[in-house]
Amino acid sequence: MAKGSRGCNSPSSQVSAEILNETGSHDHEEAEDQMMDLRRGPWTVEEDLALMNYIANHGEGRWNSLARCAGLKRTGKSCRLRWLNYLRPDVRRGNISLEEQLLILELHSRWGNRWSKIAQHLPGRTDNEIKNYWRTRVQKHAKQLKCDVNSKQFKDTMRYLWMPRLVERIQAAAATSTATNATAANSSIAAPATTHHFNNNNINNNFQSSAQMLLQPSHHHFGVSSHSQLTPSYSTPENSSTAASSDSFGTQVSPVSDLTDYYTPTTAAAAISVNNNPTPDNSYFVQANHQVGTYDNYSGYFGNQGFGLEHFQNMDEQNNNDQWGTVYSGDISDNWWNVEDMWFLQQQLSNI
DNA sequence: AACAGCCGCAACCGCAGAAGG
DNA sequence: TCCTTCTGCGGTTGCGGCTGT
Repeated sequence: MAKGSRGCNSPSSQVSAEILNETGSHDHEEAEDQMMDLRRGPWTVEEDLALMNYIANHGEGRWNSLARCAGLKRTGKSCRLRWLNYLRPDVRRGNISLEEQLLILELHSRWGNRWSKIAQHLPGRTDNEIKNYWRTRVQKHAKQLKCDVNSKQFKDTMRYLWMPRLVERIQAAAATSTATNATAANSSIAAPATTHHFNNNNINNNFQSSAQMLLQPSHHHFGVSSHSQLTPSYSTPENSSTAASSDSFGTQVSPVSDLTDYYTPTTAAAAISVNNNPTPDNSYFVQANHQVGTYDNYSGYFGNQGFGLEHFQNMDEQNNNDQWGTVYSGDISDNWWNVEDMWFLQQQLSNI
């Protein structure tokens, strides 16, 4: 094994600590590792409890000394990672929602593999989780398309095919939830207002209208039909004024395209620029109309849209089949990715 | 039922920058 | 200013579960 020596750490065998032994280099940390029989591999429940208890009493930070004082035979780095990626109370687990997928795609198109930076905009998600998501889902599909994940072609595919469809699905899910809510509201049994985020129909309508705007070809050059079939109005470099004004797909990075320009409490608007050019003509704005709060929590970022935590959980349940998994499965019967898409993609690639 | 291959994710690594003495 | 230590980041690995044969 070129890196590390984690292998053979099955849960049953992990009780016996692996003893680190010689390596080529001998810095202080490694020398210390050799003196102490530091454990590696999966964490046990006992270790987790010890770490949580210690942090609860003493706080986090100073990870090396923390590891020692907590009686953990782990490196400080290992403790930090375990805490940040797994044990922290606000870590969100489970499926990546549609909104999160959309955000990941958008932010990655801006910042590249800046996982930590991207994670800052997905509350509760860790950089590790996002990185894994990207590598296992997105990169896999790039591989299927036989293009590099960082290639312009692939980025364009995301921008012009996947992201519009994500928005469309978000829309559809929101509409479904709204209908469900309306039904519940009309029933004689009143649901507690706090249990649902779609009580505010105006807010929901606001989101829907924003999403509709996104999907209008005249504004955004998508022209995706309600069933995600490509339509003649679908933007191509030939008929897209945006594209014509820049490169073939309009992928230039605007000097003011940094999302932080939008994701601030003061601007109170979450904007996702389709073309990295946040002008009204070629961007879509998910208008948050925040009264208070920031994108730093779901209530602030999506909550006023009707995308609070409960909604995310609902979304997860509604989409247990994992939209991306479907996409990557290559099942062309799925309306995310069909023959017409492939045709469109081929047309685009041939035009580059 | 058994096996092989694939996939997702937790955990590791090296490196770089920050902080502190 | 230099050195050491700590922290955080992005890349990589391999275990365990799942799926197909």
